[in-house]
Amino acid sequence: MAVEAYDKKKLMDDLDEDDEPLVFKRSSSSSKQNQSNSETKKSVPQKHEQQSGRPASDVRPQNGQNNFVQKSKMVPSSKTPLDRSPLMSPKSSNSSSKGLAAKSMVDSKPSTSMTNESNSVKRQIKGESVLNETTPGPNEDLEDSEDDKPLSARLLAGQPKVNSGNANKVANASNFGQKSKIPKSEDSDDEMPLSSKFRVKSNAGDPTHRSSTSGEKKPLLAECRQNGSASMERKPSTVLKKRIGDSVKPADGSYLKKPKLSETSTLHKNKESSVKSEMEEEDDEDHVPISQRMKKTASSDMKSTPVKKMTKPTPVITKQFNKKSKKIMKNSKYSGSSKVPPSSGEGQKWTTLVHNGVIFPPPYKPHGVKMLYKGKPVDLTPEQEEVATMYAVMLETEYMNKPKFKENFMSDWRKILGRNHVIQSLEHCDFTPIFEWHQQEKEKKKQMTTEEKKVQKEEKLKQEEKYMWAILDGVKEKVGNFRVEPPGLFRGRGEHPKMGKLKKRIRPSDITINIGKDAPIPECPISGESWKEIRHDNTVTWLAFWNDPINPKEFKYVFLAASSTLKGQSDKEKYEKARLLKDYIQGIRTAYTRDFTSNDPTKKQIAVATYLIDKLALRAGNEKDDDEADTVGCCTLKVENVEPVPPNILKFDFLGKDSIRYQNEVEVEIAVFKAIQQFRSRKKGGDDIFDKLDTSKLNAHLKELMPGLTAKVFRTYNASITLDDMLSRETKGGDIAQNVVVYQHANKEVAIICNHQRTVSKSHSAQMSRLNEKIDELKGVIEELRTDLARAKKGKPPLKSADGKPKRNLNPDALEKKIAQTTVKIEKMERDKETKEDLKTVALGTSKINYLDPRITVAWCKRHEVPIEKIFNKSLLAKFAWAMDVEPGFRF
DNA sequence: GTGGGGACTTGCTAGAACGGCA
DNA sequence: TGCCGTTCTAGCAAGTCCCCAC
Repeated sequence: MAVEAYDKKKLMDDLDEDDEPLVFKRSSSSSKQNQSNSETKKSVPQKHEQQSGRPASDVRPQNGQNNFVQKSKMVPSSKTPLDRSPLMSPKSSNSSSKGLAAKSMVDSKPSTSMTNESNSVKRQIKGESVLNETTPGPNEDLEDSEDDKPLSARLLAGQPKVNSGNANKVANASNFGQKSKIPKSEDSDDEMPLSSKFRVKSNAGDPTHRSSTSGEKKPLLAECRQNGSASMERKPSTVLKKRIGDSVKPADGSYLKKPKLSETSTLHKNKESSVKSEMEEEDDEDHVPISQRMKKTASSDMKSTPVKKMTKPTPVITKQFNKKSKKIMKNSKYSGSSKVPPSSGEGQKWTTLVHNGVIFPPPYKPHGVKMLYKGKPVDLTPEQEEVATMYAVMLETEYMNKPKFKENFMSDWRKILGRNHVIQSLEHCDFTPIFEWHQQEKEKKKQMTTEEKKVQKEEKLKQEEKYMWAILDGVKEKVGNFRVEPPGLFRGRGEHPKMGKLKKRIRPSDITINIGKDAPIPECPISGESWKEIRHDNTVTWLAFWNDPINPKEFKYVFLAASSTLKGQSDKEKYEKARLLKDYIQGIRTAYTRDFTSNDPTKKQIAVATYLIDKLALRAGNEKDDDEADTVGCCTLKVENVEPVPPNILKFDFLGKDSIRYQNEVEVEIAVFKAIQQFRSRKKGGDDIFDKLDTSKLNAHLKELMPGLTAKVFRTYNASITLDDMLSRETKGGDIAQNVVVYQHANKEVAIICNHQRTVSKSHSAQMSRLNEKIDELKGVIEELRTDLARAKKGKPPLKSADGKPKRNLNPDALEKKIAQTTVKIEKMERDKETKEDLKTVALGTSKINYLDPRITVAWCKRHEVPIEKIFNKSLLAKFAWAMDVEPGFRF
């Protein structure tokens, strides 16, 4: 590929100047500056609480009881709808309650009562209501029972409990507090877009509002700029002109689709002008993110070549990156491209796009192993054998217990076998010979020498290399899934009606390629065949697509990798939108609280649904077809999914995305409780609770409250702000290991909020037993050492070891040292054990990848000198390259 | 206004890759 | 060095939401 000329490697090698460890260090003047910057912000911690809606006092102490409480006490409280989500009062987990590291965190915290008290006072001063909180005491005996609990219940358990009688009062009081910001009469508001009403002038009107920097009332963009993370939005027009492709408009000037506007970009446009002059004045390189500098340097090269070449940038924060991070940055698009948004205009995502298409799985190689039918070997054609093998390899999976899977498989296989084939019933089929053959193949592969494996890997890489990369607007970008899906049996989740169906082999004639107009059309890798269609649509980001063989009306796309500029840009926009919600959230909460009692049934349903989405982080819940798994989200909740238990508890039980069960009991406001009762009345179990509502109506309403707001933004917002709050509150200046525990704890709370579950690994109990054995063994060692120590102090030799062998005669100092070392070892193992147990059903990765603004993590790492690779793995570092130059003072 | 096509993002997991330990 | 446990990541299923035609 021509792009190989692109000198990314050299650039990054140049950056690899120091081998310093891994830490974002605060040092010298710049760090001092950063520190003071963040301190400025920290000096008004309550501002952030107020702003984010999550007062510190709402967070349970770390002596973690949430897992011990049977019922969730989510308290939407009176106060909550207005400025905080009850979910955001994450209580600690059993790990934190028991883990040694976590304990250290706990120990260093101020007493709960003190914290609550002081914050309560603050809130009262601010005219806010105060929650009645009860803190359940620890009950370790109940711990095990938690394992079977849904995540949400775990988190919510032990949430601040509001006296339901007070709830309404407080709600009203809170509403009162908000009245000045929220229009009193609906009629009077009508001419005014809701969004403009709800944009909480928190920055302006609330003196306690946390500003993200010392500049208290700065618009969002200004904040972004200041924290160094708005490079993408900066001077867009100027920067975009620098991109080679931008001057090249499609020859016909027409696009295939009506261009899509980037909402976030639009949102920022107005603000941008207000800070523009400020931005223009800023010329100091010190404030320019490193990638921006790279871009600057690169721009001249770009003029002469379609592939961007980089020269050595001025290292800034990068100095603190360790080699590992640098290596990743090397591979990231940002190291080699500008941070300019890839779309230069309305809906246009790129100007030039070059790639090599997709790679197909190799053709099927028949193995000739015969399966049995009624105990006798059967002859199968290669095509029939291929499908039989797909089934055979799944013999030891759970799918074998699913009649639907078998039925669908047999139905599709029969079409290939033909009507008169000897095989007529799956019941009499014995696939064991093929299964065993497959196991042997796996074993053979395992037994290959390292050298053989290496050769194989290299060969594969050689074959795939050209498909791995695309050149988008002159920048070499990694392609995500350039391999066409191999044929197989559809593994639908939950009780998917199509599980077991045959996913047929995809051929070039199924595939539509999207590529730049002037780029060479990728050669079809299968001779004699050709692509279905070639398009030149620069308003979309896919490189290729084909129809899903299981659901032909749906598509499978080939996109750029998560680390690409395009994905990074859209990721950043997503988080910026969520940050924007911060400014509107109070108004939105006030509005939906008011509408709980609306006479307009649609309005009332929208209010309650929004409340649930905000408070419980529920998904929107689109309508589903009959040929999809029967799962629900907020708008599609059925009567049978929500049981009201007086006086004000709602019991949720439904299958959400991926058929993950959501079970939760929450206390809600009386008005919500009554509304749900009303929505359920005169309906059957399978009827929709929100019968006047669907996701499009809900999102249309949300857009009136804030530009670009949709249901899913609440999840991002609540996840990120929880992380930000917890990190800022719970980091007590411990060592790296302790800080990592703090992060994990915050990450876990977010995962629980979002109900990110995972199945317990098969080896979990074995692992736990092994750990217990090792701990017991070490405890025995300590006992022996203590005996030896006592004897040594009396000048006696040590006793013989358990197996009768004589031991070395050590002096008391050496024995004491050994005891201390063993104790540390035991502590570490205890900690590992507790973390493992605690996280066995919680998936931390999903929220990290999709919901937590990486800038929060990066900034926190910089503030506390935690190596970023302790938190982000290689691929996350690449995916979040755009966030790496954030200022340490950044707050969500 | 509604439905459905289309384009993405989000999510879990199997298996590959890695790394610690004997 | 090889085993075994752990972590990472590719793969692909399953969501959300936009937009356009009717």
